Amino acid sequence: MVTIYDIAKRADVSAMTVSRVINNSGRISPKTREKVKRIMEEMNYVPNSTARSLVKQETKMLSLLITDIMNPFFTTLARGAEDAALKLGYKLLFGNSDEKLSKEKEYVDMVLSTRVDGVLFAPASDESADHLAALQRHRIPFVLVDRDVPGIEADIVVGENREGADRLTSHLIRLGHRRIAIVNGLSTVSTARERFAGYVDALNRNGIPFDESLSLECGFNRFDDPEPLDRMLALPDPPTAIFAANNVLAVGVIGYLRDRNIGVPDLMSVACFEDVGLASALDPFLTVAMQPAYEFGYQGVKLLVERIRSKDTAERRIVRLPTDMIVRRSTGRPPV
Amino acid sequence: MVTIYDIAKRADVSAMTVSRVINNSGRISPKTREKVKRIMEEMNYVPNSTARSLVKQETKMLSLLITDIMNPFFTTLARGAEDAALKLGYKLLFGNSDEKLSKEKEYVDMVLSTRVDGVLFAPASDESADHLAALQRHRIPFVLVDRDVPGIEADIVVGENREGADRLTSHLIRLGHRRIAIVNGLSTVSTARERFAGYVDALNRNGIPFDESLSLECGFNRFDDPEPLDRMLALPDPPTAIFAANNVLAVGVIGYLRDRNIGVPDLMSVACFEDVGLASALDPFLTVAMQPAYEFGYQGVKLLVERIRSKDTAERRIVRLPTDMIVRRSTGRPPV
DNA sequence: TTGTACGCGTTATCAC
DNA sequence: GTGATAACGCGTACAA
Repeated sequence: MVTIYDIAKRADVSAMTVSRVINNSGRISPKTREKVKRIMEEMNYVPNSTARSLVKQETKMLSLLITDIMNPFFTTLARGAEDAALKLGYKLLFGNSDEKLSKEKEYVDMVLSTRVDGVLFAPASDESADHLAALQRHRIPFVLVDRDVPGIEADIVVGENREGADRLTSHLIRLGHRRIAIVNGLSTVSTARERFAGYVDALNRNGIPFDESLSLECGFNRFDDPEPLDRMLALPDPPTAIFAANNVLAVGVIGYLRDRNIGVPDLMSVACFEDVGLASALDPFLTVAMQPAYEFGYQGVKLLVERIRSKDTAERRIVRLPTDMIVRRSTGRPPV
Repeated sequence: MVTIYDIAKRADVSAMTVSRVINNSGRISPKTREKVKRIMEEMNYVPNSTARSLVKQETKMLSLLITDIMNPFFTTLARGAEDAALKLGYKLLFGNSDEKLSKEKEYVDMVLSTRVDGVLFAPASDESADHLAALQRHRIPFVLVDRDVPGIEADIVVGENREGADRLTSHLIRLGHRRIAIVNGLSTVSTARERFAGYVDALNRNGIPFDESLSLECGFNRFDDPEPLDRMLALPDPPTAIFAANNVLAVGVIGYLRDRNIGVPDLMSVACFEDVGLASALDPFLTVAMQPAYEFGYQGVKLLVERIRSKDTAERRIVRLPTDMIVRRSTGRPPV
């Protein structure tokens, strides 16, 4: 591998001079600068950022941890994060926890030893607190995205979960629904709790009592257990609408309904949080509370880099991104 | 930061002994091993992989470059790549070229200076050859995925592009279509060329002459110019079916048709390469030639790591992954 | 079983 | 303007 010394020898200068040319630091005569540059070209020299990281105590690498790489919300977020990172001079190390604490822990260990300069972190659940505490112990700056974690003081980019859920539920109520089910993520995840709260807000405001038997929880990354929904639909007074707490659950629910020949929206209205990527362009079907996923990533990295630069001095910052309700064909009046 | 020396001092041994404990190398008395381990725990020691990389001349990092991070095909591929990398003890550095050579070049430069151990590379086009040559000059092993590049000898994971396109087109012909258009990617991309060849194969075998006026090219990552399609549909003998060379183009085309009230499949059949992610679960609509995207990534990383381990000794390997045609509702008999 | 000396490629510091 | 030297944190080779 060609090193800074190889260049120095050929250019008949010291390694230090070469370093100064590379980094545009210090004063150098135009003549030697040109000469060194030419030789670097000739020898295809590329600085070794590993060595540089070692001495500078910074890697210029950021890490992004998401919980579901198959979910368009998170991939779009990743895209925003990458754009911001590149623009600010960082590389992005990429991780996917699948909502599993064990995978998340492995990833945190890796991140620690890689000495990334910061982490954009979408926690699997409240129990991620241990992992975040580990980052804090090691003074690795991080910013939370999408999900909050009780007990962890950190910069964060979040959506209007409560408001969005409220709006979606209110929309269903306006259409005439009174029996509205919620298919939620696990209550150990902040977004699930907030969306639940918004759902209840809307019910309360409209004088509809919350009915425990219309509430159901499962992992945000897969709708895998149809049995609770079976029970719900077998109720004497079954729901006429379902609020799914994210896109993946909505798609799961609609697949479930299709299998049972329950037409949407004729027999059942469905609304959800987050759009479904390409799908919505194919057939704009789902009524959704859309979040600016790209901005989640972009703003998150921006916050993170500012945090890195300001060290611990700056105070905690919370960026709250708006949610847009988009009404489409999956919601309609209840069957008569 | 706590270093190997801090541990050594506290444990009253040399740094070397600590290193041996960390790496399970050499013989160490159980007593000192335990003692060192305990102290590492106490002090929250995490080895600095930057320093380790510098001396071992390997980073245990792989890099994945894809062309469209919003495309479910590539994100699923990324997921497979990440799983394989983790399993084999590597981290994954993540990059997205947006099909742009300029972004690809920046990314290659970054990869070079980061000294990753290898790159899983989905090239933007044939012109990526320069970038790949740069990797070769610097002896960075790489494996191509999805797309081939003429003139570059490298391990590669590809799909059955020609066969898949042939099958899709044949399916349309069997349904009775004779005027079948192709909305293709740019012919500077190998997959576009191969899918075109498969399309023509099917036409020829069935005695249908290839008609230049039914052929159209645009970037694989966005269907952005409706004008050529306008012209095509204004033809005296317009197409009754469209073969879109990937999922993004298919979605674009269907959106276009919807805007003009051209019903699919009643007035126009549409078939395409690659599935559309969540969308297809929502409403299994598109007839597609589905590729095992996850396997693309998984096998790609596996090949890459084998290549890294065998250095230059092993011969070139080509992994060809099967394509499944899935017939759904977007294709039907031509209008009478 | 454990330790010493050195090198990995770069930059910071200080001297000239 | 430019250079010599030390240091970043760790592993290898060799010695004890």
